[in-house]
Amino acid sequence: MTAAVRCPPRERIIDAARDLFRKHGIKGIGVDAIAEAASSNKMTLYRHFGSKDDLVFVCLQQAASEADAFWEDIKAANPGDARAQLSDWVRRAGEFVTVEHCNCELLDAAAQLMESDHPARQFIEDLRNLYRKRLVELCRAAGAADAELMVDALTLLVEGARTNWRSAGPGGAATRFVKVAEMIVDDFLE
Amino acid sequence: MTAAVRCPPRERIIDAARDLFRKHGIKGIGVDAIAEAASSNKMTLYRHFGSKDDLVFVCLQQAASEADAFWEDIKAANPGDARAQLSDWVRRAGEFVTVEHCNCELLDAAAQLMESDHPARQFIEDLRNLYRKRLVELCRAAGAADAELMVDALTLLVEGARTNWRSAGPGGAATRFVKVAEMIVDDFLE
DNA sequence: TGACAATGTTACCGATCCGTAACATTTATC
DNA sequence: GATAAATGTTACGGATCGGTAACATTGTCA
Repeated sequence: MTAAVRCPPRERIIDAARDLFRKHGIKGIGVDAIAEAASSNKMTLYRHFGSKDDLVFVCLQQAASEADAFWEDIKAANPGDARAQLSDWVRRAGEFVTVEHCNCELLDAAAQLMESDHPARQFIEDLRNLYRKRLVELCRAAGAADAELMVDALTLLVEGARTNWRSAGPGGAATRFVKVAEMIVDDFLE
Repeated sequence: MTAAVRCPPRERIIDAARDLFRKHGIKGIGVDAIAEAASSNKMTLYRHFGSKDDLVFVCLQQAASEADAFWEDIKAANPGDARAQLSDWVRRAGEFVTVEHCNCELLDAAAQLMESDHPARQFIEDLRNLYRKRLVELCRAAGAADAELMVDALTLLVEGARTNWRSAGPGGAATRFVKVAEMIVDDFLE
């Protein structure tokens, strides 16, 4: 389903795992279901990934590298224009946040397994800091007086939109994230 | 621990359940642990509440009635002054959101069991609409031109703060929720 | 074709968890 | 103190889940 059947099982398993983690949560899906969705089986899953936690970690690493590409896209699409990059970030974040098949695994994973001592904790923590640093620099480059507080606002909005979308769906406040975020951006830049 | 040992087991169980649901999530704690924390046992738990889902439902009902009291407090503390009530709402929401022993069970529960067909789904949905309606009216009374969008912003901020606090802790953006929210309020009211 | 690696299949273990049965104990009420 | 209700204790059933063992099958390369 998720991946073409004719690629190595390792990739099929990762794709299926990411899809199912997004849909049901990390603790909400079992390794059997992942293996089956990947048109594979539990044994080959455990031969490639020593444990479910390791599989989660690999999935997050892949999501992180895609997030890097996401960031590079924004810079490439609006070269030298920090303000335009910021607007583009808001627009793309809004797309990701309100789409079922979205790329917010990092946010979700953070909320799901931060309370336990998961091997991916430090990885997520580092990513969180990296993303914040990037966004602060972008806001500063766009002329924000208080870039730190601006990033606080954007962070809360995007995390809230993600949560709200999951629980309230298309009728909730998450669908107005872009509108709200653009307003906040304008407010901070003038 | 949670409640005085000398009150009926039903209350002790509810208190313990709410405490443990907050700390570990609804799916993250078992009925045995709840019964033990209540200085009771699983049998009396199941004699008072037919199932774990029913217990969850009762806990949410109790949290909802406390939320009503929270709302009444705000109105009583700032009689007739919608603007002051709004500031008070922001301040108190900030307290709730960034405290370990907080009253955001409704938000958390919504995020945790909205993806399944839980008996409390409709209850939470109705509460969500009620709280939104109240907040919209308050924003309108305070003079907001676009009260709906203002409530969208506040909703995303408070849900984001709740999520961020759980995953990022005291060092995260959630600790600046009040600052951000006050700024948004000012921005919408002028 | 032969040999070896990768993958698939089945079955199982141990732990956890929701829920119940049967029986013992305490508490309250008359 | 007797009676009945509420509560506590132990054990168990059924289901799910992470993880492993043993063996069969397929694919690859010489």
